[in-house]
Amino acid sequence: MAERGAAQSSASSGESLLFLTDEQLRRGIEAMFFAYRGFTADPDRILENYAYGRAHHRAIHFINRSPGTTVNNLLAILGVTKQSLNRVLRTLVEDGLVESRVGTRDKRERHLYLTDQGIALERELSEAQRTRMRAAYRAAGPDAVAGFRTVLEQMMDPELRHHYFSNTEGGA
Amino acid sequence: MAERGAAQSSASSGESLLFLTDEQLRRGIEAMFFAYRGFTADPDRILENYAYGRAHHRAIHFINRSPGTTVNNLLAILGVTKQSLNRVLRTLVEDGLVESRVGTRDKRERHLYLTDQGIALERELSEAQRTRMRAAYRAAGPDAVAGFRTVLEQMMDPELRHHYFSNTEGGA
DNA sequence: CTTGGAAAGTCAACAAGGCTGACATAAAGT
DNA sequence: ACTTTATGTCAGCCTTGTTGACTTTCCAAG
Repeated sequence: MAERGAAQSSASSGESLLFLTDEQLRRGIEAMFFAYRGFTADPDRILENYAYGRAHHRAIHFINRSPGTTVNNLLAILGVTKQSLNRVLRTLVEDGLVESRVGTRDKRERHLYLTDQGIALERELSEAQRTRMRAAYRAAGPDAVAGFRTVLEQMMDPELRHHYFSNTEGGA
Repeated sequence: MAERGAAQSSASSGESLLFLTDEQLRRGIEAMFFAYRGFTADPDRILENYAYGRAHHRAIHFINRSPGTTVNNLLAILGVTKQSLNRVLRTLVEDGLVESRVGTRDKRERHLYLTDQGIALERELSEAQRTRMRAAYRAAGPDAVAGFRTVLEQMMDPELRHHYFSNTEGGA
């Protein structure tokens, strides 16, 4: 499936065996833009009620996914500066949604956990997001979903892909 | 709430009839997050050289896509306030990348066009983005690409979907 | 034990790009 | 004539990103 031709610009070659025309690619690009907006719309609406933003959502999501993760881990996943993350984390700790425990093995590290309140907000946010995703998956069908995931994973930076999608494929 | 138990958390049944487990959905959600970051990474790097941001990129993209579009059209597509868009548009006009022509039929409207310089930057940006998209498409294969597009379109807000993807399916 | 350096936190300043509100102008519609 | 629409602009605010400088804590190597 790799030898899909050279995908040259626009209509230079009439080969319609190609599906990688600039027009097709442009549609994919716009689809990403609009879909991402839809994807974040529901959580954004909820977050307004709590005076939080997307940055808080991301922190909550990944702490929920990996309870006990360290600040440095989170930094690597989120790809922001520690100052930026710290600002978000501080408010979440102050508000009692996240607990920061000093490490036992290495006391410099802080291990992050959601409190019951944090878990509640995570549920609310992810449930909204899953609902939309579920609807899209249902409407598109299983084959489309597989393709969706495949392309998305190929679109990420390779390092990240290996890190997060190499050993998680066992399930299902 | 709404114990999504219906979705049989994790891999309870080997039957792949079900593909809507919370775990599957979570993976899709994270894939969207990471893929979007990859998707914007290349243009972002280029934009730094010009002291522009994503907002400029979006304006340039949609003006290129629909030359002569009005400010109001752009506002509707981008989903931002006119003040926000105006700030971006002003710098692009000042810098000679976008031309704003008073409408002939309705002189209140401004019709937007990319200048040669604007076209050049658009090419640079979209070429970078297409390159990544093309690579992902090639690695994933045609069937995956179809599924990718289908799911993304389902994930957008319905109104937008109808507006932008109903009559553009003719090609290919 | 001392010291180097990593991990974490903090303060300050700044920028992009969202937002609201208020207001101005020209042109179109009624 | 009056209202509405399209656009532009000023001012101010917020979130979330950035850099730089600095401190505290603490593991580990000398």
